[in-house]
Formats: sequence, C-alpha cells, structure tokens
Amino acid sequence: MAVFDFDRVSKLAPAVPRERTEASPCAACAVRGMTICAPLDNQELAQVSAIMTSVELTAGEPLFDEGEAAGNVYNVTSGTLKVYKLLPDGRRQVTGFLFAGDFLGLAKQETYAFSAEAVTSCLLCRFPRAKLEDLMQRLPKIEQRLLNIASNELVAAQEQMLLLGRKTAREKIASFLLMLAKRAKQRGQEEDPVAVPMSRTDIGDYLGLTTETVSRTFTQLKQDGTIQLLPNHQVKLAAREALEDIAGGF
Amino acid sequence: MAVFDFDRVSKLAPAVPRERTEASPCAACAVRGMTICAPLDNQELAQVSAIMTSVELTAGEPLFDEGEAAGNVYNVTSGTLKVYKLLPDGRRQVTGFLFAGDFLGLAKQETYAFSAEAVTSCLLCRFPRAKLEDLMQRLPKIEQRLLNIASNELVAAQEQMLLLGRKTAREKIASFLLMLAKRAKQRGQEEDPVAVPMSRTDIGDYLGLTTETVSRTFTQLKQDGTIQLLPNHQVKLAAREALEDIAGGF
DNA sequence: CGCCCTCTTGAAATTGTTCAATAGAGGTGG
DNA sequence: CCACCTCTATTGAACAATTTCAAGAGGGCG
Repeated sequence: MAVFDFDRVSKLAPAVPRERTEASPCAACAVRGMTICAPLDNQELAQVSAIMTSVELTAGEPLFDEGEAAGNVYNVTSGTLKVYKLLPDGRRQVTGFLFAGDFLGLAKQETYAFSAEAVTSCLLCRFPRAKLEDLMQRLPKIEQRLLNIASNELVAAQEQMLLLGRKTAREKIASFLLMLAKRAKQRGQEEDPVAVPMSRTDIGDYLGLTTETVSRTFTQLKQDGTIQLLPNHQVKLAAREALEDIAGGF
Repeated sequence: MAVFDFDRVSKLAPAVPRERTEASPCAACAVRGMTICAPLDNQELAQVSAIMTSVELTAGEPLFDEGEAAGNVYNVTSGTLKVYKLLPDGRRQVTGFLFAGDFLGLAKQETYAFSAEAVTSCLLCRFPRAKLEDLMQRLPKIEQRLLNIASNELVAAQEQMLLLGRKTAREKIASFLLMLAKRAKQRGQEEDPVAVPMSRTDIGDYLGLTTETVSRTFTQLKQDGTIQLLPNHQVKLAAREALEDIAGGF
C-alpha cells in the first residue's frame, strides 16, 4: 500500500547540534504530558530521547505483526493506528485504536501478541526494548508509569469485553462514538463533531460486527436524530444524552 | 447465601510466636512461586507477610463490588473466583476467573472496576493497597512483578476480545475448556479430566452466550465424541486435538 | 472525468436467544 | 437413610438479531 518506498525510519531533527540533546526533539513534543515521558524532568527526558528514533507511517502501512520478535516499543505522537489479532481463517478482531499520546508494544513476552497498522498517516517515537529496560533500572519512574498505563489499559479491556459480550449493535456503536469523543477531548481535540478516521470494516472488527451492521446502525442513529454523518469522517453527536443512554453506562 | 455469619477475616496462624514472622504463614504457601511473592527472598517475604491478612470466602460470597473504594489487593491461595461487570439492566459480563496463584485487584483507580465473587469456597491473602505501595518503594521487585502480571493479563484480555468478538459458540466453548486445562496444568493440577467448577450461567456470561447455548454446545461436543461430561463438574477432553482445531489457535 | 474502493441498502439465511417445560443433582430435614 | 425440595442443567420450539449474499450509490484520487 505504501506507494513511495522512502526510508520511513529517520532520526528526527538532525540539524540540532548534538550537545543540545537534553530537550530535543522532545521539547516540541505535543503529547509529552500524556505519555511514558510525563513524569520525567528535562535531564531524564534527555536520556530517553537519546535512545529514541522517529518513525513515520503512511495510511495502511503495517508497523509490526503478531508473533514478530518484540524489539521495540512506541509512543504515538500523531495519527491513528489499529492493533488487531487474526484467527487462522482470517477473521479479525481489532483490539484497540491508538491516538496521539498512546503507548504501544507493552508485552512482557518475546513476541508481539498483536499486529499494528496505521489507519491514517502517523508519527511515532520508537524505543528499543532492551535499552528502555536498562533505562528503567535507573529511572523507576518509567516503570511506575508503565504499570499505570497497563492498569488503565486493563480497565479499558474489561470495558471492551462487556461491550463485545453483552451489548447490542446499537449499544456498541453508541459506546464507540462516545469513546472516540472522550479520547479526543483528553488529548485536547474537537470532541463534538468527532473524527472517525477508521473504515466501517475496522469499526466492525473492533465491535464484533460486520461492516453492513455498522453501516445500518449508523443510518438508524442518523434517522433517529441521535447523530449526524458529516463529510470528512466526522460525526456530530446531535443528541448526546440519548447516545449515552443507549451506550448504557459507558 | 452465607449461612453462618462467622468472622471471615482473620489473622492466620495466631499460635505462631510473633518473632518468627519471617516465613510464616507464607512458608507453607502452595502458590508462592506463581504470584506476587515469587521474586522475594525470605527476609523480603516477611515484610510482605507482615501487612497481610487472610480471607476466607464461602461459595457465592462477594469479595467486593464494582465502584467500591479499592482499599485492598488479593492473592488467591485456593478456590475459584469470578470477576464481572454489570450493565444497568443487569446483563453481566464475567471478565475473568481466578484460581490459586492469581492476583486480584490491580487497579490504579480509586475504585474497583469490577465486582469479585467466590465461585467455590476460597482462601485469599489480603494486602492493604496503601501499605503495599509503601513496600513497593523499598522493594521494586514487587512493582516489576506487578507490571509483569499486568502485561500477561493484557495479553489474555486481548485473546478474550478475539474470542468474544469473532468466535462461534462452539469455538468459544472449545477455547474455554482448553484455557481451563492449561491453567490447571500451570498450577500443577489435573488437566485432563478438567475441573469446571463454575455454573453454565457463569460460563455463558464469560463467553458472551446464554446458559442454554452453553448447555447445547456441551451436548453437541459430547455427541461428537470430543468431550465427555463426567460427574463432579469434570470434563474429559476425549479428543483434544479436535478440540484445539475447533478452538482455532488458542 | 472516470475508476476504484468504501459505504449503503435490500432480501434471504443463520446463529444464537427467548420462552417454556422437563430432567437431574445436591442439600435438608424428617 | 430416604424423600423432598430447590436450584441447575438440558432439551424443544418459536423468534429475533445479526450475518451473508447481492446489488447499487457515493466519494476520493489519479
């Protein structure tokens, strides 16, 4: 899918003098406060920055595949990714979408437990796992932060199990839109006409539905007046209260 | 459901002299190697032991409810528990079953994200969260262990999402039985006639099915010759290969 | 401007649910 | 120790939600 075969892994800011590593390129980072780097001071940030490389992905480009040796962890700085698992016959479950500020690749195993692929064009920070683990010895704050992230993901995973196991298509879509809105707000982006960059197929694979059911349910919510489908993959939450009622305690 | 209203929280081993705290009651712990205490030496274990109380639950007894202040974390030493979430109308999703050696209560939030209830009679070790967090400052091994546990749970949660979102009833039941067998083996228990202590309703709520569908699917697998339903909540995996094929890459 | 891919819509088929009744197992008290 | 009682599990039949199969509409990119 990548039309241009350009080198998609490149050191950021090569023009910055080496001696000024302490805050670059992280100084300009838009998501610093929400990610693994949040609890670090400038000196510590420099150590993290030193082992980091930048990665750029175009829409549809894979980052890694399930079963691959888990050599790196990532931080999303812009764009949207999906992570998913496959059954042998190709059925797919998207286990999460990732946005700016999200952390990716947490796995105590040797190999990734899921595949990751760009939904839109993306920028990420890449950290070699081995080097990050060295760093964690010296900076236990990082480990604490990771435990914090993992705990939050676990809570989200349980919420998603409730959705997958017990909610109707209508409830799933309502919950999904509210989740997108909540997360957009968290990272300081527009939450009411909410951006929905992923395809109907991706949404279906996330919610345990088919694309057709996703599409029909959007139509139905539109006809109810609960939402409006705007151009550019945006959805207006016309009756947010109603949506929250439908979602059922999200 | 608890017929006798006896004090179900009691210090273990009150007969042991206080000065011999270093290894008691943990010295006799059957699950020490598989839990939060695994990486600790005897001296460290004594510190953990010092903040621990023992809890006993009878079948059906709740341990805590979703939304309650999360004051404690637990380690299961024997028995089976379930953890679950509810929708406002009472629909339930069991997000996990816990067995000897499992850790419970990991939540960076102020409140529990799920309810926990005994499936069989249970014994647990209880640790006040605040005290354990103090201890983690001195014993970073514990924090590492928790991150490890959280990572593994995250992997399991993603596997469960795949099951809930994309597997058929038959595949779900097959995966479920194999998961029970695998976990029984891990803790050194009989894995082939596998113990299935939970009710059909609990299984259904775990797999996103109704009790009727669970029951019908068991019957169907029995008629295939894939499994045998034995007395005392045991299931013989008569054709394990077939079961693994059905489960689809579990 | 046109092609391709995604999204939408329709109708039929299917899986799993719901409602209902029976059978079985475990526990209690006589 | 047995009978009873209750709760759980099984089985059946009708129903419903979602899927599958199929076709057409829309939108974005070259």
